[in-house]
Amino acid sequence: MTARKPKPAPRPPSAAEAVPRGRRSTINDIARLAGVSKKTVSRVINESPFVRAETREKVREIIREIGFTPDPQARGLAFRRAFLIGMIYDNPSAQYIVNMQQGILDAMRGTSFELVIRPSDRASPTFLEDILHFVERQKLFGVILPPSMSEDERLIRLLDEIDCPCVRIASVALGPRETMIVTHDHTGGKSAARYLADLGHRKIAHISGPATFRSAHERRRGFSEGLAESGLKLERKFDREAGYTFETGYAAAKSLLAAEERPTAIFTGNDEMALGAYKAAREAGLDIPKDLSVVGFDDSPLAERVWPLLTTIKLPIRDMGRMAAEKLLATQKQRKGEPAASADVIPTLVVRDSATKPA
Amino acid sequence: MTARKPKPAPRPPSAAEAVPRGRRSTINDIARLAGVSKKTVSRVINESPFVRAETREKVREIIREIGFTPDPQARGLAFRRAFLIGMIYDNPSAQYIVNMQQGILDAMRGTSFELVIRPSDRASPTFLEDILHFVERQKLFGVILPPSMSEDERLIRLLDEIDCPCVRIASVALGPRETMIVTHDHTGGKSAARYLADLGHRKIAHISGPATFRSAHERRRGFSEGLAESGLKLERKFDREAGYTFETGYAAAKSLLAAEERPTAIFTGNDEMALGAYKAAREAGLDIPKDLSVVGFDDSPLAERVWPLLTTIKLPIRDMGRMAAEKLLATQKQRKGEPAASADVIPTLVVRDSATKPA
DNA sequence: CTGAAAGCGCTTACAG
DNA sequence: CTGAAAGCGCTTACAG
Repeated sequence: MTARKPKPAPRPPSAAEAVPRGRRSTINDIARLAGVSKKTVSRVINESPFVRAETREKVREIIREIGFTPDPQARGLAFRRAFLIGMIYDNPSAQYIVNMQQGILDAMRGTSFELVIRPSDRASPTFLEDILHFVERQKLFGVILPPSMSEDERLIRLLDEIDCPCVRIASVALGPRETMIVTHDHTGGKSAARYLADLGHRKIAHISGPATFRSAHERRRGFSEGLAESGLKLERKFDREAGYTFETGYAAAKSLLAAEERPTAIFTGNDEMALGAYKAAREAGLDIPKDLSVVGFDDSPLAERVWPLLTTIKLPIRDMGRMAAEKLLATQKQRKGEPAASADVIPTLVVRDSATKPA
Repeated sequence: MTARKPKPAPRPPSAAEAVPRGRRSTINDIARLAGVSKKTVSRVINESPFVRAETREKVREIIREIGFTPDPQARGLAFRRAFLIGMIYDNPSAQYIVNMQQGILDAMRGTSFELVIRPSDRASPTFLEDILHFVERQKLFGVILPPSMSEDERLIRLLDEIDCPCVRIASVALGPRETMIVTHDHTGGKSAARYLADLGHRKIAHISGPATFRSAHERRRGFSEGLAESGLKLERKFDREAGYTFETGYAAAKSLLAAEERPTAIFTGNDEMALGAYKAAREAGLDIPKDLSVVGFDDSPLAERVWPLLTTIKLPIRDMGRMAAEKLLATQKQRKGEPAASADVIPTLVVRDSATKPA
């Protein structure tokens, strides 16, 4: 038996050294070091008010010194709820998704929560079943639903039944304020109408998103109202429904530009479709903005990559993600009468080069 | 006391009914129903060979009937490892990120793993520390690293030290085959060179990505080699380094086009920079492709949105994500001599409208 | 305000 | 091939 190497000369002992190396420290280590029970440590971690201030401070001190963080898995098992937040989405725009993920993560920074993502297809026959399994198996703390997931009432009902908190992001208030981020797309549509009307356009067309998206309806409604304010009307022949995609936007614009009476301006329900309109205009030999003004919606990065730079309506997507996550996290510690976090966001016009006075 | 409602007429009893409703069934329910110990159920779940075939079948039958899935949290706690896979990234392209996430999720479908995402900044002073906390606290099963995370040797070393499996996606083999998806960007660069040389171009420029990205180097190297095959050379005056962004691509192209001797074609290290070249060409009054041919790299969705449609080199990003996740999952059950999954991906030329014969 | 016991739903040694 | 005991790292009742 070789004798153990003698320990190096003793340095002043610190709590950090009292924990075996190579093993993550646990609540038991903290309890031992602080001379309290693990239950008390647990109380400190969970911010229970039933701990003497002095005790709490001592425990906190040790926790800080050791750099202890409770194991989310063990905590979750005992809580019967995981420290995971799900994002369930079907939005086709990659930039939208990534920005929103960023925003959600902004809000989660410093917490012990993590983000689990779940692209899903509402049209799948096993859609609800899949979500059910996902949420139940992972015991998600809650979920965030951007459009059009946020508009699926079957989904909302399901989540409600299994008691899974959710925050919905949608163009109008579809539920109670504590569970909604409202983006007021209607206002954005109105801005677009005002802008084009003020430039002097009279023959103004609209290419809207699919009827299955609430936002498509809201943008169109706001646009109509905005025109009305200027004594204009969204005429039937200038009113097209498309699918929020480049191809459908192109097709709709093409048919608009091929008609006897051509619009001098088009407002599209999103930027993708605006680029479709670019293509149709080019093919028709029309110059943007000289012969045709175009205004989009979203302010996707595309808007600054194309020529001419696209004038569009911007939604602060990252902020929306952050706000949604904040709301979700707030549901756990809804302190006495603390007012619910802000729930509203307003789209704003970003003027670039794709719209001007009519010829 | 009101009497309980009499039970409806008894139906043939099934295992499903033997489990209390409103509570998720556990391994104990299965054990009881199958008349075995929970340990045996656990063996079946974990595909241990030490279970009699008959016993295994019986247990499986019950599991199927009940629709039981083990609690990943409890399993993780006992395993000392979570059923979570992390994706750590800093790639600025949203489409790249979303596609790769999709691919990873493709591979995870049907498993009990979930994907946790982590955008990170390699330049942050707390970068390594943050990752360390993230991986250790969540006890991640493993991580997937796209470029340029995959190229960070400090990160690789750290993950190795804490025993966290990782799969790296990179343009060249930076580590053992079981831990790599190799994208051979070099080959893509070569294709671009061949294509432009075959069209008859002789004055061909390159705008590369930043030196901090291995892919930038590889694409440039392949391009150089491809030119050499046609007896051409990447001349110094036609060789520019930029930053993989629209703005830096624009600036580089502008300087190329302002020079005394102008190139007739430009190969850019990615699509973003190609669009920068579009802008520079437009400003210089040059028509693409008549006066200037442009070839990009990535085949981002932008490539089909702009005009003219961008000829570019495509990487199957979603497949790469899927392959990486498959590799990571394979590390757990690397059966006897089972050959490691394929690790290679080849970029391919997608011909559209932005390149043609020189004038 | 504080703690000892039991439990969350699994798996890892250890026996047999 | 199978099982009873102990444990993963926390929290929830329940006492005091």
